[in-house]
Amino acid sequence: MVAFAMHKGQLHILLVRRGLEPHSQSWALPGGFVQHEETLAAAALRELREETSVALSPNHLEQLYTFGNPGRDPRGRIVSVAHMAVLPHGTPAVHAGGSTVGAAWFVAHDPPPLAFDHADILARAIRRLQTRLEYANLAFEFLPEHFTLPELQEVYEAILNQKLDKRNFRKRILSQGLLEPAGERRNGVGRPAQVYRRTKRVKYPGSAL
Amino acid sequence: MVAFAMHKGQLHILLVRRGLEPHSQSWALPGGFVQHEETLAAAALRELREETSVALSPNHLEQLYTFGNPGRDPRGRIVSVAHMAVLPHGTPAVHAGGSTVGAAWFVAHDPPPLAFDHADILARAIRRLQTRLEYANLAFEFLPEHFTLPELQEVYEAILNQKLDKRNFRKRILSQGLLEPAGERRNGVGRPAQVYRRTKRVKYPGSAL
DNA sequence: TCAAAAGTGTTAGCATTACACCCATGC
DNA sequence: GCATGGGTGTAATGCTAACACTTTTGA
Repeated sequence: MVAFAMHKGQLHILLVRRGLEPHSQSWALPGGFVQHEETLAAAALRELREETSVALSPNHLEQLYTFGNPGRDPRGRIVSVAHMAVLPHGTPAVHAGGSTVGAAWFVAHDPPPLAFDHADILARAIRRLQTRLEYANLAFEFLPEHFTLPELQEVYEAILNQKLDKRNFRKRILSQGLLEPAGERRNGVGRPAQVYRRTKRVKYPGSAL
Repeated sequence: MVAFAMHKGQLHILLVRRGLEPHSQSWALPGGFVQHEETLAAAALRELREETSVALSPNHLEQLYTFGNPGRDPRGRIVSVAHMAVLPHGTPAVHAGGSTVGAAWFVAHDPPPLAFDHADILARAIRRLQTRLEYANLAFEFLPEHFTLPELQEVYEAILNQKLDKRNFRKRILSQGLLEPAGERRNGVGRPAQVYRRTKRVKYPGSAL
């Protein structure tokens, strides 16, 4: 499971530190084996919760890709059905569970060395997130119910890893007609920002939720 | 495996008739179990060849999606990593092999009732093919080395299941600069068509070939 | 009054769409 | 000479990208 969240303007992912061989003490994506009467998505979510103790429900969950090359795991032929999830805003405290000895948030674009082929999985998840952003409005899933346009733009910039033009961004977002004003907010110094919320929440059809 | 090919201006898929329970005598997508030292894509390709006797190598092969809901197969928990392939032009004769009792081509947009959840798999494959067409130039993979623009347009129309404007289509394709003239062709009555071939074959990065 | 953050319009270039007639051949 | 299929251009519209200054607040 590649679990994404936004924190301080940066895209983060949730990793666990392995306690067992192979790759003991390495960082890895949380995951494990499917049980007999659960869906693949439910298994990914259960393993995420067991190994990292995150209590949050993701705002988005979708299957990413299946990695099954022989030799990707020294224990034998292991086929991993990778999923990706978008967690609500913020990076809450996490702690190890199950067979792991650590759990922590990392900046997605600058991860530590990862066990197995998990770096490939992460790279594919980031690419998918970037393309989904365009036509599935995934950015909203990273924010709380009320947010400002600069906050939304920050999400886009963190995921795409590039700066966007403020005026064009606002024009594009507001022309979609999915937002309605919901007050103002003062963030210390500077002019107060208009607060928005989504008018209707249209679920992306590929979502597993 | 969802194996696509183009024949007489229609998008076709290759199906097998099951000889064993469950769903004996039903039409189904070709497929089977992965062997220990082969990749997932190689397994899909091997099963396609064993069950349908197609000798052709696909021009494109990619992983589609993994179907693993409990209950999708009455024999137990079966997880299927669906793939899709584009075969070269035409629908060569096929015949049953392995445990199947039939193999045949069907029009993709009008399939017979399918075993298991294979109708879902087919629907997803067609959707994927339609979106890939746009940014991966997959249409060329359905045609022989030399082809005419009306033939290429026919591929687009069969996959998208809609008519396209001839002038706009030609403008769009030729402006990509991927084609070079390669003679003319007379097809019986009517003005001869300009024949083209690709200048460079740029593989789509998601391809498993 | 200064620094910080939010907000606001216009223009040029490019891509997309709609649309109707002439051309070359076989019979 | 006529039926068949191949080939061609233009105008309107919408979308994208580039670009700089004003407004509102706290300190």
